[in-house]
Amino acid sequence: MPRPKNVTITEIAKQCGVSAQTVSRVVNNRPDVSPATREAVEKAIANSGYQPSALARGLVRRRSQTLGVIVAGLRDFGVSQILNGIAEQSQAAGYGLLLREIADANAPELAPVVDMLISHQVEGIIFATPSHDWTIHLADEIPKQCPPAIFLKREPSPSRTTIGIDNTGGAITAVEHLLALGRTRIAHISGPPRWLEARQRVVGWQQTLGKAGLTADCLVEGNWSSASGQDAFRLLLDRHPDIDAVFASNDQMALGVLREASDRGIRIPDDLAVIGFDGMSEASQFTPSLTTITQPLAAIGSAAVERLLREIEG
Amino acid sequence: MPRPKNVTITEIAKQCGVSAQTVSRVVNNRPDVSPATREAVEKAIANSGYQPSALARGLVRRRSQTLGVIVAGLRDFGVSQILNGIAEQSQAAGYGLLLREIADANAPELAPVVDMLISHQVEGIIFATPSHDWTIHLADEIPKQCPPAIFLKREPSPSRTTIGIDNTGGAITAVEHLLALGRTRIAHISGPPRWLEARQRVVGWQQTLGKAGLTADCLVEGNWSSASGQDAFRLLLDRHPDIDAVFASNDQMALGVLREASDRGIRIPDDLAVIGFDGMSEASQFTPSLTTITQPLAAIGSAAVERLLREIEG
DNA sequence: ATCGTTTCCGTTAACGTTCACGGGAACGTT
DNA sequence: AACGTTCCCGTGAACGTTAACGGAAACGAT
Repeated sequence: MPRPKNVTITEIAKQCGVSAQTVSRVVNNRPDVSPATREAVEKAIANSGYQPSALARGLVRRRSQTLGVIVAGLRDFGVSQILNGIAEQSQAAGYGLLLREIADANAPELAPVVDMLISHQVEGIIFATPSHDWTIHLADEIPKQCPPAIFLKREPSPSRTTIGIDNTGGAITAVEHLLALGRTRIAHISGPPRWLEARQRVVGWQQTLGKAGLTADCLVEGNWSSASGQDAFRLLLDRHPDIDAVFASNDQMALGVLREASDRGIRIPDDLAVIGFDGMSEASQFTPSLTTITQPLAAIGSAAVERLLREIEG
Repeated sequence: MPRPKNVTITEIAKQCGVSAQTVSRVVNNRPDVSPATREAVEKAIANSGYQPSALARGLVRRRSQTLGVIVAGLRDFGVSQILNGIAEQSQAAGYGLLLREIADANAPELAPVVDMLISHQVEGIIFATPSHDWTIHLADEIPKQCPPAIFLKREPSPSRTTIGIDNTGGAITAVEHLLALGRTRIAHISGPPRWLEARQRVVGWQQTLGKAGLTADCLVEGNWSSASGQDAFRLLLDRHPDIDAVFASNDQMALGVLREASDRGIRIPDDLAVIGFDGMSEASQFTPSLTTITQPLAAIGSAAVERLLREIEG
């Protein structure tokens, strides 16, 4: 069946014997309408299923009531958590969400994506992308006519607003926890160093060990995956057989550690304490259960929206 | 700094000494432009950062090049996977994505959400919502002027297009796998029965056991969470201490089973075989590793987009 | 020279809203 | 009776783009 031509404000107006302007006033809840006509118009609207066109409205008002979101790696646990917060908050504020996903590794993609969002007149853009080096670099190559933007999980930059989780602080908490358990040979499995998150967590680990008078020399890199965590842990055991604790830069790698430990008969937490990072909801159900540094990811998403809206509206 | 008034097609036109129509022709790659003017216009566009307004274009063309997506429970592993597929496919087809999230339990929310999407002139809607009873019911209460829609993970309905994963088939595969291992007392931990997915998986489990000449009487309900899986497994052990296999309706509940089994010293897979459902990527890293029925969730998302576009364009 | 054809481009009108006006009626005030 | 207010409503223009049409120039063919 062919799409029924949409009901317009003019048709409602004709139907009620008033002008389009009056209907507009009713729709937007403006005062200058008599109760009688208001009711009549409302009734006509209700039983015709009329919906004002956001396109036309946005055109004349020069406001689309829409935010753009660029995400990388939706399959990732953290990103969808953040997106969740973004969605909830923006809806609460009456804003729509225009979503674009980019494969997370190559920079040239970004420009056309931003252009697309601009052409849709989004009033702000949230970059929920990881802090690759290229992202940081690219932030300043963004098209001229760009609306206010917020970068999540990014290195603070003079010209751009950023919001992020406290990676260093989280790492400090993690290591302090292990120290409190009496551990002294605390290894770290980090993420790829081109990720800001990974670097910051390494710093937290180093600092805390240093403050405790310990040397931070048991460091291996992973790539965030469980398998890489397992590999890293093997390497770690080869090099430093005497470690008594592992701080992994995310939960999946910690899971790999648990796995390898179990395969080798290393008892947790008796022989080895393990702590992860992110707060995967399943962590407590692992065998043995995994301690993790929980991050308020959804809260970060909604905070980003709030801040962006302040920038837009204020 | 105040938002710089957007460059419009008319300004580009004036700048080049041509009409707006000609610029429009260049932008849309239409033939009727001489190479000389085309180049001039392109240059003017490039260094002014002009972006055609999708709003205005959508208004006059009556096509927004935008799809609406309604998701429930973004934090859920499966949903974000599907959204991933949707995003990729729609971008490939040159369509934007307008995202709305709804809390997954109460129906009245849905109508205004759909209205909002309609007012943004989306050309189609994808419902990536779980198959609650209310969803099924509500599908037919959708506003009159609704564009083509596709329901993911839903019970087939005469009037609505649906795409879903093969729950029954997956369950059959799972149980057959357990049978092939020589197990005969195969229990099932299901999801809440108001979910279609849960019911269909129960059916697959029952059918396959029936066909094998076994009775399907070891059934306990969970609520998808790991903790509920653990509880369910405890109950199961109380009632049927002799079970030798468990088929859990999702991976998280299976994880709960693994956990409880480990706590009780039940060896897996020697004493008990466990199989999950969904294909959580971490499943293989669990201790012990978890067999699971993997679903091509991203593929389902992109299939939904393809089908929706066929409906829209053809 | 006349007549198509082709190539290129401009004009006008729409798309569905809202904004900035202005204006008439009804009412009270001096 | 004249005047200011308030309440309600309509008119015209604009937002930025494209569809439909028409027309001028240039070219070759008769």
